[in-house]
Amino acid sequence: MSAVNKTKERILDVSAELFRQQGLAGTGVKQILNRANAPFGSLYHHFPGGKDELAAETIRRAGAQYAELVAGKLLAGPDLVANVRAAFRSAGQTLVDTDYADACPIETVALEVANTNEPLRLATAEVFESWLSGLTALLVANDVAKKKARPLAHVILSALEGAFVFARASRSTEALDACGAAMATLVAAAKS
Amino acid sequence: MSAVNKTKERILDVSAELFRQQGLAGTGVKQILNRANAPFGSLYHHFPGGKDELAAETIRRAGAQYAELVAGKLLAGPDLVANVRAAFRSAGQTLVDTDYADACPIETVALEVANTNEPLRLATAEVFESWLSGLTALLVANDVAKKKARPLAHVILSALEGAFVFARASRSTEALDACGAAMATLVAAAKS
DNA sequence: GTCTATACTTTGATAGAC
DNA sequence: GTCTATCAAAGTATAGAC
Repeated sequence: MSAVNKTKERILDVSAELFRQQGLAGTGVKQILNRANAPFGSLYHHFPGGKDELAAETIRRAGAQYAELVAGKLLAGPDLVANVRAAFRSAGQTLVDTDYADACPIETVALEVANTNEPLRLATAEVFESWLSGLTALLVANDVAKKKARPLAHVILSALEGAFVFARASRSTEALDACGAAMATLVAAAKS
Repeated sequence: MSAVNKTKERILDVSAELFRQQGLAGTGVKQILNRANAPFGSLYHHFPGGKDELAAETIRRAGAQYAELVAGKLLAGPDLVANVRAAFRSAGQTLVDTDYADACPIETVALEVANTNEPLRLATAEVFESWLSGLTALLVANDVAKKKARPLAHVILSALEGAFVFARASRSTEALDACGAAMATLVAAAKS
């Protein structure tokens, strides 16, 4: 039971890593199990639904982990405006450190499945919605008017996701730097 | 020769459509040729380099076409601020009309190849850079200070690409609406 | 229950008939 | 030159040995 769960977690961790870098269609289950040092049959033992079930669980798990990671940066200091800027800078630093591989863990998959796999599309939508409501609440707690908070959360997260695309394609943090500064400005304006 | 080019263009058009909806790894060459009503061998006649060469040409072609499309919206009226808002609204309308399929033609592929296929990564980077320099020039021509123009172009395009991710995943234009309003505000502020 | 071997399908690519 | 038949490899999934 304990060994079982460790194997399952290892499979999920490797899945998240490969999906983020290569996408869903570009990653084979054999490749996942190989790198996780798990025998091939164990996939269907832990995930009777096969690749789709593994993908759904990976999306939800990676989404929750990333929410914690980003929320940690946004709560790091007392000044939310500075924290927003720092979160974008930290995301850029992570990209540089990982050869521009570790951006959003579900972005590639989300685009792949949006019109091809409805259950997985729903999984990505749920993750994004959880991020949105979390950031909206944080903005409200920092004196942003309730009516303005959710649109602003949408803009901040969209800028982050979009900057990831430019950053990974151009191997540069220029987009993340520009967005970090602009989002800090928008948050500051929304607080007054 | 004329028939040859028509076949080639049909293949490229179908490729662009399928890559945008399913990504690169999720689209088979047989599926492309099938839908383009082209015999299988013709792929390797027109694209000796196989799928990769087809993908590179598709990226550059679709990127140029999309630049024209968006530039058309941004130049539609005399007021750039209004045009920016209209461009985001138009993108949302296109998504609704196409069942949330037609967003950015190269975004999914760009994320897929960023760490897996260096020639294709470069192709996406070149397209993005062309969009950036085009929008930067447009901002400068509309009284945005030269130093501020390129970062602002980065923010606008990042917001658009990021909003596409949220829109397609959640099947809602909420992110595009929020980003359109915010970007219009940023452009207005940069002009003063 | 863990794992190996295999079945079946689809992939990208090529050879050669016409 | 156009197109068909086929290849080797990789894809997911399953059956069954232990």
